[in-house]
Amino acid sequence: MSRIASGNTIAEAASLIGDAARANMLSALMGGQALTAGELARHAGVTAQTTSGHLGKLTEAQLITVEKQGRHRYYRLASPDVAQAIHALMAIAASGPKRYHPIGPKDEALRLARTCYDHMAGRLAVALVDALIGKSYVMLADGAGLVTDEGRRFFCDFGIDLGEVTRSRRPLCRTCLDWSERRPHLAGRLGAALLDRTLALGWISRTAESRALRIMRAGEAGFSNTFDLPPDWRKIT
Amino acid sequence: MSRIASGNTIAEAASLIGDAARANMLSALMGGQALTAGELARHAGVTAQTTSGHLGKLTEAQLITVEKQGRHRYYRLASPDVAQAIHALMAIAASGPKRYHPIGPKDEALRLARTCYDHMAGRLAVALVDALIGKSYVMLADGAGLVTDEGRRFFCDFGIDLGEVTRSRRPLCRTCLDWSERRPHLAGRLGAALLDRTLALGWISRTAESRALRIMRAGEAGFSNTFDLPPDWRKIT
DNA sequence: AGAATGTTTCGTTACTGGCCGAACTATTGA
DNA sequence: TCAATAGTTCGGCCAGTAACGAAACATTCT
Repeated sequence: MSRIASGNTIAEAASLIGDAARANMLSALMGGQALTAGELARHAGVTAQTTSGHLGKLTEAQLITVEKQGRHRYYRLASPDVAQAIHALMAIAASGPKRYHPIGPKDEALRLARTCYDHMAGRLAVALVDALIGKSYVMLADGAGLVTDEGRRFFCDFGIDLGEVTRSRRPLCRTCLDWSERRPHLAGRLGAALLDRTLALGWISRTAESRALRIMRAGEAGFSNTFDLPPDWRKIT
Repeated sequence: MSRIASGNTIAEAASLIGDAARANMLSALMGGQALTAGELARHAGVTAQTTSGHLGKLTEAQLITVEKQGRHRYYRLASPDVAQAIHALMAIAASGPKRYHPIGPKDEALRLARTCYDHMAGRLAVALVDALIGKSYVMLADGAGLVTDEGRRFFCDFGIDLGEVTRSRRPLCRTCLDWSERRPHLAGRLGAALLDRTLALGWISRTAESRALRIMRAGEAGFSNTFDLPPDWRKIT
């Protein structure tokens, strides 16, 4: 009865995500990087033909966008909204009925540090936000985040200018529930800037075929010193 | 490859929502009230048998919960996480490729004021949050919300005690993007409390078969006076 | 030019999953 | 006890769609 813009059309969006192959592709794109059709095919575990069809549908529905470059086609998530939706689905999938699910070594790397669309997630991200709160650089008043004046200065020193972004539509500091740690970590513009900056500093680096982040030697020291992480931050909480 | 807890299982969750009938049921449950199987069947526009099957699946996946009461079964969303996910899907569905979509009179009522899981949405909700920001009772610093000390006192006078909820897991003040207004409105505990309180005051009342809220005579005056709404708040922005 | 790689289109097949009719169980009320 | 209402289970029908092979198109490299 009360159909309006919701009812029917959310089903279309959801069923688009609700296919194993497409879900795998979208999950891969949650890494934040643009991927080619071939890479996505490998991620999804289906042939190139099948992938092409899927990507066509996702593009038409504006869940992803394409960019032609030579003989490659680079796909990426169309908007933070899409990332948000996939994220929310991850959350309810993780909290659903528990099922046998072995943890492999690759999983372990993902749990330690990975990208989540455009910011960090995993134990590193959770440890960072804890440290930032401890130093009163950010406040997570019941889940909503704000940067303090002290924090602004700190981030400025660290090479992240927050001054210009005050009046942006995009949340400066959002929280994002970590599906592996079940705790919030930093998202929003600040989260994205933090990822960019630490990548630029060479503290972390992206890995080839996975969303996992590698923590470099410079990062080991950098994170610990700059953010005062506790020595046992790698421990599972 | 990098399957972990995500890839596969988000597809299950999404495909569960990705059916027109089930999506309609879930949308109906976004009203926040528990509904019987029969009511949900009418919302979805399918027979009782079909509905039963759908509800079974949704329950098993823990997207909704059941409560037996006499010969009725009351269904409700299992958690705020689920509401969040559906909400996110509504957002991307609304921002997708535009399509012919007539606006009926019932839609108009929904756009004016409705429930969104456990808080208000629509033009009323947007007008309220604007007013609260104008009076410096809440701050929506780039999308993340905080209640000021002044605001705490105001809400306390209004009959909403925010003192006790300081250290709760649930965000006190979250924003939730309004799909009809395309602007944020109040969610979280504050949003929920505001809905409860104004319902208790008789300013608004739920309607029978829809998520629309009726604004009562007492509410007309109450909202305008207490929150200083502009006289033209019903106007489309 | 010819070969190799990346991607799409077409046509076919096979399967999943939604839907309903009919029959069955449970609760309430006369 | 019988009738009415709410909900579930079973079985069969049907449509939508994901999958792949084959072949075409596009781009780059040699």
